[in-house]
Amino acid sequence: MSSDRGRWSREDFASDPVTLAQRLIGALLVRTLDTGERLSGMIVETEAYLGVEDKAAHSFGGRRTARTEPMYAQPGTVYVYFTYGMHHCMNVVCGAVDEPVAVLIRAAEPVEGIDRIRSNREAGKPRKTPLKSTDLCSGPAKLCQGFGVDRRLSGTDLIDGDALHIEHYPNAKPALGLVNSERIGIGYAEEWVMRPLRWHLSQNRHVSRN
DNA sequence: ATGACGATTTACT
DNA sequence: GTAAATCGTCATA
Repeated sequence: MSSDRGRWSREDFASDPVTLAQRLIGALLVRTLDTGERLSGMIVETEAYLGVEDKAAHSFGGRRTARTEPMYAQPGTVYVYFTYGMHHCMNVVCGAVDEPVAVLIRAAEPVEGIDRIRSNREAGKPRKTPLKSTDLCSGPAKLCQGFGVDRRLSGTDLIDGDALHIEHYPNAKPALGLVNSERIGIGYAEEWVMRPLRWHLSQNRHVSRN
């Protein structure tokens, strides 16, 4: 179809989180605001969360609560959580129904609606110097703030939903390659701390760190 | 009802 | 590099 601009379908999300985390790099994350305004960014950094066995995952041990419920839904579901009393982070649920695995979207390079993304990021914080363009979405909570994503979007669907979806992004720069490393901010996860489940686009300045 | 703790970011020394 | 911000979530009781 021509009208869906290469929008990802259900089966595109049905893979395991390790595969999806790598596949999402270079894809376009699209946020459609209630006003119809379109914001987008090329995903440059992701992390895989492997579910009940993964001590870093919110679904570790099969934990199933109102918060984590979207992780048990069908692939292509959005899971947004609130943390540190002030930040939101966004995940793409994958795998099969009742298998609570997901990919955390950690950073993106803004493509469309950059002015809006910037104003979302600078809202309520009068600053002396404008935010650097590479700081707009260079972290999971920065990305959510810039794209206007919060818990209200948790449980929504990337295939049928209006607010968020993923598109193939033909304009993605020639891939310089993926760097695979340890996940960030999960020091409590014991033997899972060292597992290389983070991927980011090599030589890209919009990643949260190198 | 209560206490401990974040899949982070930012400002400051 | 260090530390504060800030409150929903979850386990314990």
